[in-house]
Amino acid sequence: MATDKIAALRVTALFGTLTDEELRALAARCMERRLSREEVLFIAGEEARGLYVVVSGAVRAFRAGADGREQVIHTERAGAILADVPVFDDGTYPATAVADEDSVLLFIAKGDVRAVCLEHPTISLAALKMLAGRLRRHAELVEALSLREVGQRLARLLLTEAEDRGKRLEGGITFDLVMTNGQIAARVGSVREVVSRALARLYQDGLILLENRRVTIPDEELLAAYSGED
Amino acid sequence: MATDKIAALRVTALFGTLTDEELRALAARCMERRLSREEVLFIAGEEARGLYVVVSGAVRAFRAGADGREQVIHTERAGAILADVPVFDDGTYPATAVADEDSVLLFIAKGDVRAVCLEHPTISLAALKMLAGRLRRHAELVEALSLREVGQRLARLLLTEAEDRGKRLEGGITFDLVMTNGQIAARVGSVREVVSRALARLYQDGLILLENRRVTIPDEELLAAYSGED
DNA sequence: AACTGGAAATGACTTATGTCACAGTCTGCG
DNA sequence: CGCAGACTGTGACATAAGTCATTTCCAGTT
Repeated sequence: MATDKIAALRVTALFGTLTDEELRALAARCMERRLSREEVLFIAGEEARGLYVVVSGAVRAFRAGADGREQVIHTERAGAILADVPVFDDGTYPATAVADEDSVLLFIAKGDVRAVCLEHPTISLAALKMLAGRLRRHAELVEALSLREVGQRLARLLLTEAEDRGKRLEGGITFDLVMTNGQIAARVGSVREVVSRALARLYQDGLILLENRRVTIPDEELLAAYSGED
Repeated sequence: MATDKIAALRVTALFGTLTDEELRALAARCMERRLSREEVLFIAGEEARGLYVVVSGAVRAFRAGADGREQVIHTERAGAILADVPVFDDGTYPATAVADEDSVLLFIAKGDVRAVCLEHPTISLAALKMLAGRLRRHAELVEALSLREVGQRLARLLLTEAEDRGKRLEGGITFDLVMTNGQIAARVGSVREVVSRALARLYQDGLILLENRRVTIPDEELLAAYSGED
């Protein structure tokens, strides 16, 4: 099981460059945490004592509004880090984290992370790269929420889903929509019904094919153009 | 003038902890750049070769939509850093940067920044803290854009303006609204007219006093509550 | 095959936000 | 002093987005 932890840390972009001894040392200081679907890991505003490495599963970080509506800020899966922000700026968790699926995580205390960063400039750079990447994605999100309409945001989401999950066949790229309309809405910044309609609209306009929850994008270019390119 | 550069770097949260010699060495490798109001520093999508330190003035980073509407992502003033993201993740500029006022900046090449980070773990941590802080603010922005209405976002903006610029007197906190409604709209994610109305609404509801462009917040608590607290 | 719970779809409506056009205001400058 | 230019304020209107209520669909279970 200690080996599990080491393996989990090794696949991380953040700690991947550590030597075996160093990984072992770090692994020894990690705590494992298992979450079942929809279990809460932490809540926005709570005092943070460290960060989490996602070993398996998926966790979403979101903010909730007064009416209970959620806006997902990012979702992390195996190999990614969660709650890096409060570790480096000493604040509270900036978002609430909940498991999207049954998940396994490793907790690493703030102090341990900092120590590793101080001893390994390379790790610091990796951390900087990680945060910079997130910042870049956040900028996209801000732009989308402010400047694009729901249909366009949805189109972009479908395109990224096609990227990871999609299979390329003669008729275009196809994939199963694993998320419910409600989940899509939480990412795209809207509500269930509007997503349902936007999806229907894309279908009517021939930008996507849709049967059951299987989506096919006949012309990627076209959908991208509709989404506002980038 | 070399001393100017050194002084400018010293007040920075990022490089503030360097020794005088190190500052001198870094200053020697900086290029000064002067911008007049509304002059463009760089455009989103351009290849980035380094970052900028704001010596004086103010620069806004924003994204523009198809219709030309702008969404300001952040604004940086003296002592702050601009374009840190592409330096650490090797991409293009994530936003367009334009001077809000006549400004003076220092350019530092990507390689030089990285070198300093590698040699000074402390600087890396400072950089991490900086990015983490920005990330935190972005999360707020995302939440606001997605879950709050314009009036609330405006209220929050007024509260933060009151923080920096405001004077506390018997009748509450007062400050001059230096931004035009258009500028406010670009930050708040809306348009001129809607801001004008939202402002009028806050006035009518007695949440703020307004004469010319002087704003008074009689009851901070009340306005904060209206804005959705936090 | 009927039943059930969780989605999805959809019509009817309300509302916030954005668009357009135009009039009023302020300020600096010739 | 008065005009030009840049803002602000506003009415009238268009429309995207959100809310509510109801129906339909579907997968899994008994």
